[in-house]
Amino acid sequence: MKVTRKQQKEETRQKLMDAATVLLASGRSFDTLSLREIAKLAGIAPTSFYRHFHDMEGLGLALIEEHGAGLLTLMHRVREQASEGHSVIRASVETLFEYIFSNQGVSRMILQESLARESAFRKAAKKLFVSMSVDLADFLVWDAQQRGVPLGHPQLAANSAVAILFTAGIALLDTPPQERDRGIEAAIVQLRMIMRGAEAMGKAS
Amino acid sequence: MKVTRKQQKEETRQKLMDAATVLLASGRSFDTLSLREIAKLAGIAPTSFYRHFHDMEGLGLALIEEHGAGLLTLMHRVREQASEGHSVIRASVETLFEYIFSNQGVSRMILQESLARESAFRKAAKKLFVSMSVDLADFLVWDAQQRGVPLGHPQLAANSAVAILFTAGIALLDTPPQERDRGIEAAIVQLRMIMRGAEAMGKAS
DNA sequence: CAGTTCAGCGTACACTTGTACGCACAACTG
DNA sequence: CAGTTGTGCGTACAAGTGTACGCTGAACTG
Repeated sequence: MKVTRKQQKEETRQKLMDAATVLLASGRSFDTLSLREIAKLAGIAPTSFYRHFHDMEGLGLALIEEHGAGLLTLMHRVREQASEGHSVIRASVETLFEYIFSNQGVSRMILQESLARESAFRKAAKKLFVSMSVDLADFLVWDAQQRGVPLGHPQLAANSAVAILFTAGIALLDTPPQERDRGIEAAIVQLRMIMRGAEAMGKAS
Repeated sequence: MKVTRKQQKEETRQKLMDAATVLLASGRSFDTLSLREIAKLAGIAPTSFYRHFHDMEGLGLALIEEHGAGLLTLMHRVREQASEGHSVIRASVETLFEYIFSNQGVSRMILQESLARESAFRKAAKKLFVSMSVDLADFLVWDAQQRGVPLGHPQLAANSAVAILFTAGIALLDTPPQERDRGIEAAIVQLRMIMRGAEAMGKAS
């Protein structure tokens, strides 16, 4: 059982990302994290950081990419499973919120960073939200056709939905878990409201 | 024309807040700002900072309070003026966006901070958004009664509206001004959609 | 007017920060 | 097997951080 260099490197790279994740989850914002702090928590020397990322920005981008891809496919799968049966909205909300709850740090970071000023960072975060919105809009159109109900401004509806889902989800992070159900139900109602509105605007034109 | 101590103090306090505002407007996030940096930009010695604020957190809270109060009354006034005549939605969006555009730094900071982890900071920012939502919900109920159209879940509708307005507004900050109109129109449609949905939910149940 | 208050300053200190540089030694290559 | 590659380490440094302390001088008070 040889330990290759590639494996070893990938491992410590992961250690660095994990360290960052832990610190983020403890409530810190990304740009209060220091290279040294992360290196220390990961158990490597500060200067070794550079063997894996050119920058702290590099680390951040890696985090966003890692979670972004997962999130997109996760939501995609939920829609597939739920469309044959129960409420897609409920399933989507519950799944996304569960993801946010168990990935507090990174989720908060992505949302916060998407609101920051022009930077490679904000670009990546924003791109993720755009992808989610576009995916959702595609689904909404398809679903509406399926049911023969015309939708007005599906892309804008999707934008609203994504914005609400994330702000609501993050906001719920610091209400105690046993009280979160109320927030989930609220978000569901909010999404239903948007869908109703979109349908109404589809009829009227 | 005597220069009183109170005046003098208030003046340099304002200089500190202005300095922070400038740095925020230049795209920095609040917690990358340092006490020393702000003091330097304000033209005072670092240690003099403590004569005005106990903390950087103190400065941040002062900023939020200052702008929070203004924002609430601003939105209130817009509704009063617009309700006798043109579209309240359009007027609200245009006014709020204008405010955000000319107060980029602080607006971004407030929204970002409202998503942060438990702190005096997040509390203040969140309180502002709650106030705005409650005010808006009150208005929506009143307006709906006026028009004899029942509204479903007015508070949730207001929450959605506020969330969308701010995320959309901040997102527009780094699109060039001449292309912002498209974003404004989009936000208006999004709000109308929510209202239509709320009305639909008012009839149904 | 004499005495007090207090905003602002300069110095000083103990940290923390990013990162340049060169060495060691295990994993690779041919 | 020799030679190369490259991860990780320790040391070092300049720059920046928050803040304790004591002074000055102008605005206040009585």
